[in-house]
Amino acid sequence: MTFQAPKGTFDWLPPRSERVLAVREALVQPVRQAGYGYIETPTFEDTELFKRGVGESTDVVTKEMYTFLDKGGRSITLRPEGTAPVVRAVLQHGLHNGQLPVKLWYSGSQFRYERAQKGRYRHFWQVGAEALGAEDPALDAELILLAWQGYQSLGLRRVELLINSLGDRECRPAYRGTLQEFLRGLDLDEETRRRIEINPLRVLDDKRPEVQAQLGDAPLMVDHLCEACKAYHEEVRSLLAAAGVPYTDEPRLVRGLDYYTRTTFEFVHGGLGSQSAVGGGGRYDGLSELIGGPSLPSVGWALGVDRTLLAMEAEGLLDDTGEGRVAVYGVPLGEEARRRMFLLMAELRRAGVSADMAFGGKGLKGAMKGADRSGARFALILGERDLAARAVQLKDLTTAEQTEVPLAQVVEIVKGKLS
RNA sequence: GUGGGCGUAGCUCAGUUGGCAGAGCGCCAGGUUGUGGUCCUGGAUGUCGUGGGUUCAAGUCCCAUCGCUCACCCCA
Repeated sequence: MTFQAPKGTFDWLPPRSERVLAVREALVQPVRQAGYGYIETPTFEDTELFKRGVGESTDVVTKEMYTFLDKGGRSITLRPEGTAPVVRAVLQHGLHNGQLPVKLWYSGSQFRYERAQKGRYRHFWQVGAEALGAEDPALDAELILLAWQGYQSLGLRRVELLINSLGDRECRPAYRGTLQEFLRGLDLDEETRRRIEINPLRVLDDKRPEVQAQLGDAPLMVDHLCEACKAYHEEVRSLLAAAGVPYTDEPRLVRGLDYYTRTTFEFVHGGLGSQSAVGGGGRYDGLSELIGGPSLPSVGWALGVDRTLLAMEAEGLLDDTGEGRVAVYGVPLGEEARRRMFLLMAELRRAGVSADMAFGGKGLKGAMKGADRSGARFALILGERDLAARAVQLKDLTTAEQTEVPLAQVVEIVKGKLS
């Protein structure tokens, strides 16, 4: 082997790659049905967008970004997440000057420079949805419900929804101080102590047992929410309950991006190895202002496409890759037959019948083998004898029954048999 | 960035106290000169990750290095 995919990346190959398309399609379908419009933004952005948007204190920005200088000396970063670019595009094009909320969805690659492990790669795929410019608990609940429906439609049964509220600029600062005071009294390593000063909430999310053991009495945001945040959170929870979406309150859920306020949530699954989140999101009322825009209270999520596939695999939903690639397979014998078969394939496809044929001058036996492996229902065998008779042999590969049909009618006949 | 495990055929892997490079699956061909799957027979494919060392002799032992993988951390 001369080259391989860069560290931390991988290729999607058939037949699994087809499932990736299906997963994206399924996750997106509910969102489209709810009036979200498709947006595509560049794969790379001005580095500053992520520094300001995602937050200087986050791991994503401090150590996980693919950043480089382009030939014009600009600092460019491959997007590590999709929300900041969407907000940037909305502001740039003034989409928020129309009716609110602006509802958008996207699907694409994200990049983070991390040590790869199961479910975590340097290049990964997300489907995302964002609703910008409205502060309404029903919008938070709608998004959560749409994601939930996406997972359900894929047959996933072991996806769990965790929710929390991170408060807002009214109540979070005071809580933050209280939490810092508590954390400073604990026995923690140096890096974690540093984190107490920069982003104390994330210490709560530390999964190391020696850290968790000390957090039993830690003050929680839920107990320090202001009246407005409390009411908002209650309403989101009540709407979810009314819609029949099961959820678990997780007061330690913090998430790693700085822009989240109030509602945060994560969809977790136990089948991904040590990674558990298959999707997550929350409200980000301050993000627009962080990157120079007006107040634009918004909520959104991103669902990991490759992680969703792992979850499906863990639930045994990927097993039968059964269906054939094509419905009909052409077996030409000789030069003249190959030319005619080439045209016949085109006719079949034009008529809406998927078709493939044997290439490379294979003998009959080899070509029939190809027919078998293609998963085709029918083989069309065409040799000199058939050409002379202006006919083709139509073989049903499931019953081995073979009939001769006129070349002029084969497309119609095959179409009829397949319907 | 830190730690564990693993690198042998296209794939999954065996290879004993150091002694001729192996199996299964897949692929190709034939059994059947115009018929697939099942079956039978035969065939091809290896810088044993790479470099160095020890030894009469290294896939096997030692050192280094690269890669993969799992986990920590973090997140989708």
